[in-house]
Amino acid sequence: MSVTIYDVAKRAGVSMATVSRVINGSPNVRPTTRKKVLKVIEELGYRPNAVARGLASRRTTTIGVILPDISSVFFAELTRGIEDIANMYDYDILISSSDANREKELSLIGSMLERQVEGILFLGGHLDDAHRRLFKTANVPVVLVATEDPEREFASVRIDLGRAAYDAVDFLLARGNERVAFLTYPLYSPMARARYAGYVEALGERGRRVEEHLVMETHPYYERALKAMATLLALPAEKRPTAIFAASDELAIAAVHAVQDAGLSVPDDVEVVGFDNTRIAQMVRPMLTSVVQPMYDLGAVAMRLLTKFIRQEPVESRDVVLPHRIEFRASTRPRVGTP
Amino acid sequence: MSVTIYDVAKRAGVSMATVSRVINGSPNVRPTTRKKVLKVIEELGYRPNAVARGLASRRTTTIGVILPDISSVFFAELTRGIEDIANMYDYDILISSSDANREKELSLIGSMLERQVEGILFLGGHLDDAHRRLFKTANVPVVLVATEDPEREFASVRIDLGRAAYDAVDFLLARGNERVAFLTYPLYSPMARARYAGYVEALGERGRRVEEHLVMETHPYYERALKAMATLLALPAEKRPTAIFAASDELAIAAVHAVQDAGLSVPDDVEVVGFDNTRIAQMVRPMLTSVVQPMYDLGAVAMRLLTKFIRQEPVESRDVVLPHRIEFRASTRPRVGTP
DNA sequence: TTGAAAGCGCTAACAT
DNA sequence: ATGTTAGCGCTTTCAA
Repeated sequence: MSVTIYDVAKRAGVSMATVSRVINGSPNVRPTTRKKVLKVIEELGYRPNAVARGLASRRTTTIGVILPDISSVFFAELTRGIEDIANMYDYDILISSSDANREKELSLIGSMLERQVEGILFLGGHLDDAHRRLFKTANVPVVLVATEDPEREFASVRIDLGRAAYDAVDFLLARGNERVAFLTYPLYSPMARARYAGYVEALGERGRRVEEHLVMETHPYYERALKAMATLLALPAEKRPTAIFAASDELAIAAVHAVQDAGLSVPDDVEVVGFDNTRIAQMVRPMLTSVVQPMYDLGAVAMRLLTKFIRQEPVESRDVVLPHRIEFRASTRPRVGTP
Repeated sequence: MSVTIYDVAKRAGVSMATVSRVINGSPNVRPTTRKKVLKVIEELGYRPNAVARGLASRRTTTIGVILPDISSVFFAELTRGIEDIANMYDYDILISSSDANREKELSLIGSMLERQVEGILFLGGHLDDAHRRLFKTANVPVVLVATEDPEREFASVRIDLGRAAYDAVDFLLARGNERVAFLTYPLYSPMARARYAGYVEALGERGRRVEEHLVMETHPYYERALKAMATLLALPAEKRPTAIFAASDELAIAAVHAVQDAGLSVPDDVEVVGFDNTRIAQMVRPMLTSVVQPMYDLGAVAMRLLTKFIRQEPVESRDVVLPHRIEFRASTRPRVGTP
């Protein structure tokens, strides 16, 4: 079998407790003793068993991350923020994709709790009562990240999606756009609905009504969106949108290309605004104006908040709303008074 | 404290061993007993402690994944392949980004071994003797994924990068391109060097020499690549490349845009071939011809291979080379004899 | 089919 | 500064 703390103790002529102290950097060890123990550890190639330590100490230094899909640029970037902070605080992260599937989410939460994670980060989903119940019986802290929870029951880090969408649409309306379309992935997603709410509000604020045919609900991927847009652009000029607010950058890029394919110009004939400001926003021509969602920061701040809960440090706010803004690029016409 | 197997046993009037059997689905339990135990488990909201189980059984059902950067599309997609298969076999995954930093890699490997992972997947790095030593003393299986290990000492799943690059460059040469440039991220990366080797070989095979100025070593990101390309395209027409082979899709997109910015046409003046065939390859105009690296499959196959090692199942090959191919799109001119 | 008991490798009082 | 000794919550022989 492999080398244990006991083997080290015996060989070094000290007790297990002393070896444990050395491993854990306790100051209560005479330097000569420490040196001796360290030497034996080296010789034997001893490696502490974190599982045994976790059982004895009830601290696993592990946190669980549940997200819809690790292969999505948005969540991958967010995860990187989580990771970097987790690293700073010496936590490892257990990651699982849920495909935004409720049953899978619930089973993942259960599995993470069995693994004695010290905290859970739940990303981008939709909470129902089962989630809430599980989280409440968890007796480890939970932080929602980029997740819409109308109840505001759990600690959460997010941007104000509705407000962000409002700002984008209002910007488009303010500059005289007659018909602003909303290109979105399915509205059963709470994240899509939050954006939609902002869209509706912005229109209402200016005395406009939502025109059914301008709300294009499609799939989250480029190909499908491209086709959906083609239909929309085939309309006669007086019904065709003059601007498009897309729920993601990928959708926005599809919009740009669809407009171009229709022989029209972005931004002269149709303006386009994306969402998230992912790397790809700069990789299209014209480059995309996009609502910035600070993905890395969302992850980093959430993880930091979680460490505070774990260490029982005081927390200013349990509902952290990060600022959003619009990054203006060439898919919208230059703003007045802005070079 | 939380409820343990002992509490369940007492309440159900059976021994801990019986409860353990029920939890683990052992067939040697009378149905009535099982039912009784299950009922108590339900009542008490008992949740098995996976850490204790791991210590007692020496099986953690956890595997460690070390990769350069989870926020990279390439590795995120690959990770999804790993996850799905891990899931099928009931493993959870511990993920850590190394930033391709040697020290970080080594410390991560150590940390994963301390955590008693049952196997390690090492992605996209470069192995030196320290890695090898660690892996050899690990006594858990290790599989390299999309990693260049000239020694071929460890089990590995990859594509033949050199050959893939060769194929791409040869394709460009075969259709009469006078000057094929290689646009790459830094050549200290083994993955870049492997592609470079293929580039050199393809040129050599056709009696061409590598022209220094056509090898553009830049950073892996769009912005930097765009600038690098601008320099290259500012050359007089007779020195300017007629085709560009890029080490990634992101670089290829930068190449496309740089060509267009220079007032030239892709593919009429300059053909462009990308690498990896990520989602974004289809999100540029013209759409990118790209060397397909089956990211998801690399991950899935590697994870499957790892389970075989863990379960000591027979393995056909320890060095799995997945097929590559070129996806032809509009950034290269139509091929002769192809509609 | 069930139970008793000995660990798994470590930490954490408590003593000394 | 160091040692002794119980556990941590489970699995796993071995017996019955």
